[in-house]
Amino acid sequence: MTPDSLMPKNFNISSIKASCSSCGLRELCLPVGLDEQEIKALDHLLNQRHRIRRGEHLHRAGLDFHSLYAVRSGFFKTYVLQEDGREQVTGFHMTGEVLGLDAISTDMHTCNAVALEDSEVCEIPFVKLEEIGRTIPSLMHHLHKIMSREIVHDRGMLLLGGMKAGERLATFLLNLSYRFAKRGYSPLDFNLRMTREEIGSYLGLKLETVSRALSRLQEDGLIDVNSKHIRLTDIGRLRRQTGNSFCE
Amino acid sequence: MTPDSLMPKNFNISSIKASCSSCGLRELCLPVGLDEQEIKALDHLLNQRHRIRRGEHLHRAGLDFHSLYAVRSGFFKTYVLQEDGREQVTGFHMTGEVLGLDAISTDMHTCNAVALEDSEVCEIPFVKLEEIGRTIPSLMHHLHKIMSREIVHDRGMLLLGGMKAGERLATFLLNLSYRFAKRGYSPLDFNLRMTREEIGSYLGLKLETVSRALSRLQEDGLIDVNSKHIRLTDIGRLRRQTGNSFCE
DNA sequence: GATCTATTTTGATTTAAATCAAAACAGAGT
DNA sequence: ACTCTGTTTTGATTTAAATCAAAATAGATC
Repeated sequence: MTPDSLMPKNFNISSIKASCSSCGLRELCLPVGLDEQEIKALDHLLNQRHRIRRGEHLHRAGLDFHSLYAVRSGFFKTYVLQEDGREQVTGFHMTGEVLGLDAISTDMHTCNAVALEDSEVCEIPFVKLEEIGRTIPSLMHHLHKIMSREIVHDRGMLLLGGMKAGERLATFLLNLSYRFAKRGYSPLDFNLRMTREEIGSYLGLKLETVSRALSRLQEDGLIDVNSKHIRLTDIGRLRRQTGNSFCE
Repeated sequence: MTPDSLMPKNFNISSIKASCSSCGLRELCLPVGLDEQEIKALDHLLNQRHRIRRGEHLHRAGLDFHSLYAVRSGFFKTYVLQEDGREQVTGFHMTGEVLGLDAISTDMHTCNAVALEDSEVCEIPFVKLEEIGRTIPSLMHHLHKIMSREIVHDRGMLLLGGMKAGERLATFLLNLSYRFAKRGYSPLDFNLRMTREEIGSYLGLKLETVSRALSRLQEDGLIDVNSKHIRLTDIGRLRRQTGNSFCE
């Protein structure tokens, strides 16, 4: 794994196209040259859409696995409940990303997914996906890339282990920034959908530490914090702040 | 994700078969009912074996990706080098496990893999695997399970974020124990192939902290440490020690 | 707009782990 | 068996983050 597992070291903001703008199909099929019939098969595969209101769950740990979900719009959090009742956040997921990949291994969802804002997803029955993938190799290959990317990202989280709170936060913000940019949103100016506590859980910090680290980054002039609204005012120094940058 | 992402909460040692005993083919194909011809195609796919001596690299970050590697015997460490030259360990891999899944996303290896003891791997050209997978759906599905399992495992590492040093070590040892058991080795008595520093890197701790945590677990009668040799003398309390158990 | 609740910030203190340092030990090679 | 080197253990000290506590702020609801 290169150190850019969480973010390419020097992604060029302006060069990032809003490639997989809003649709699960796009995310799954963009790089593919398809004929009429294949497009039809895919349309059939991807025609189940669902609205998930803020606070509602998309799936819960322990439930049978049938479908992947491509986020068409909105924002999700995945988490597990530990024995002691504490909630451990395992990821944040935005437009164009795919949820449910972890469930393939056991045919059971291993985490809970809840919408942090009103969202729309595209349900992709996995059995059908594998079927169609047999006749459209590039689709199958693309699924493999998506799964692999997930592995790279999750593994990149290990790098946080060696970082201090401020570095973790910087890394987290840069990763969000990168992902917003990929989707055509501003990479320098965005709203956090999650609480400090959720960020802390994800990064292995307490919420007070998250708050302090953000305040510190602001003091140092790297970012501008207004509760949930974040502006990256010096992205260069923010990168250097991470020590070892890395993103998606 | 359930809390057992790193280890099933109550795996029954005696009931674990040495299922995928030693071969990449087994790991990739066990649950599959195959006919003559399919077996042949697979044999062809899996006939490239390599010996990797202790200290030698299987692949390095940045190199072009062509093949997955199934570990037939031995023990590997994967790691990335950070800008400051520090080494971040990203995983340990033993017989029956598959290396290189992270490289699919970019067609480039994202980490280095080095043998921690003399090892043997089975090279699996990925293009061929996808080809053959098209005609053997269960093989393709099994690949998906393997990748998904990797995601679950990597994500389970996030749970370490909320743990103290002793809990992390206990979790780590139980995960190793579980994986040894699956392969038919003793789950209560094994040798660590890696140094304290490598364990620390993986768990987000310094080597001194690892050493102290092990000593502490020994004092408390949960394990028996003799440099690299570990005996789990009270696996029940070791599990409770993790607070929230979880494994593979 | 006023009230209530959840979230966030900040401060004081404690605690766990990192750091610094040195001794003990193990394994490889001679 | 002896030496050399890398690894591990243990101790003393410092530092970063957790914890405890309270005030400030933001959002939601009436």
